[in-house]
Amino acid sequence: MIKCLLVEDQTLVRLGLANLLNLDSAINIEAQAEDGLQALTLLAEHSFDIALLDMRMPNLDGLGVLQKMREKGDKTPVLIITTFEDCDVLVKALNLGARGYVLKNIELEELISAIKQVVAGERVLQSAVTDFLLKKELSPQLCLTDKEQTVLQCLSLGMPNKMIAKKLDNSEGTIRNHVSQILAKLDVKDRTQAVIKAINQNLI
Amino acid sequence: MIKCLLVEDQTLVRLGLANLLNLDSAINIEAQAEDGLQALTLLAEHSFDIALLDMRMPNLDGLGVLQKMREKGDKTPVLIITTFEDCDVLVKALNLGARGYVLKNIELEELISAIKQVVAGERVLQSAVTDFLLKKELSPQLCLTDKEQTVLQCLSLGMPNKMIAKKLDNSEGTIRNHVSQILAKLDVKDRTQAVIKAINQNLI
DNA sequence: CCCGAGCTATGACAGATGTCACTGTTTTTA
DNA sequence: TAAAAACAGTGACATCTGTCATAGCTCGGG
Repeated sequence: MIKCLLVEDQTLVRLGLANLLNLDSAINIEAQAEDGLQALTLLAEHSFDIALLDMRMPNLDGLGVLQKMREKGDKTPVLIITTFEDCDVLVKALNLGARGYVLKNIELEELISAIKQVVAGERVLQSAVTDFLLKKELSPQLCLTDKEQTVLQCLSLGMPNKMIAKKLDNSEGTIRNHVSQILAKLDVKDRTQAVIKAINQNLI
Repeated sequence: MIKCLLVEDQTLVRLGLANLLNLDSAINIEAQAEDGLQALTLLAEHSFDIALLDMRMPNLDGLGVLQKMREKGDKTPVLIITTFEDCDVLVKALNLGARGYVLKNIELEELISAIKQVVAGERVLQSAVTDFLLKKELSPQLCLTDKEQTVLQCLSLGMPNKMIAKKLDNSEGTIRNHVSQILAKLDVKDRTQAVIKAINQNLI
């Protein structure tokens, strides 16, 4: 019997998923959390064979939970279950030791088999995900640097160059250069398009 | 026994929700659709006491389904179940005759009671939703005109003024005026912020 | 019939934005 | 260690953006 922790903020989805998974005789959802903090508490108090983690949550998101788990030396295998085809988040999650990453539109049987594979020590990545990794591998120069990430985040909050410069304690010219670089890497023509792309691809 | 049609694109969520709702002795999910087109087909072939509609879907979204239903004179009561606190979409859905609008983070018991209320002919709006309606009512001058809507859509595609002007067959100056007007109504300082707001509040 | 609202347009203006070229410093890495 | 990135900065430049004042047109409601 596989002991699972299910972490998902939307009550309906969480309860529904728990029900579905419990129908499988090999799987048992032993605990549920509706945000990252609850998840950490449960992980500290009990031991699970696997943790099913949603990415977007209030208080502490999936990445945050992974981070804290690693800091504490918690080795519970983690399977990320998320809505969006992501990019950076995927890479970050894998770097933080996530053992699998699947999208919510996965079929039930696939999810169950993914859970069993992760518990068996395998890595599970959907093809949509590996495709992305390949693309990324083939064009590493398109990756944003840390600073560019930061600036992009500011852009996504609608900040003008001047304000970004003040916030990051740089000259406006420097910010302009960073923005220019971001536009080139994202292959767009202006900040608005950059923000749209960032939001769509969840680069932020 | 309440005959339900459940429309939701994410397999996991759909199956999970169907399971949960079927646990209630008064509710029976008789059919499921994973996009708007399937939903329309099922609605045409069978009769249901209520349709539970997700908003964001491939092919044809919730609003599209509502629209088509109204065109066909289909009077099946509709309860919208969506992830995001919305704005325009909410108003549009209600205008298209949706009988209820609830967020996905609702508790299961509340959802079940909402379903029963809608079937009983009542209207169901969560307080978050009614709050918004009130706010909207108090500031009607903030509504975008049709043209402004169109321009905002173009903005959300990342188009510069010149391109919008060409596409809508206007002078660039006219577009600038419209944009200016949009910024004032949305209470933001530039097009980027406008797009961010539009995406977040789903004004597009 | 007239008023207001929506749409169109123009010109002028200030400021924001993005590009380029060039110069450094620091940190990473091969 | 030496080369390569990342980071910070400047100045100049063309263009885009947003604001304002002003004005003409059309259409529907009072």
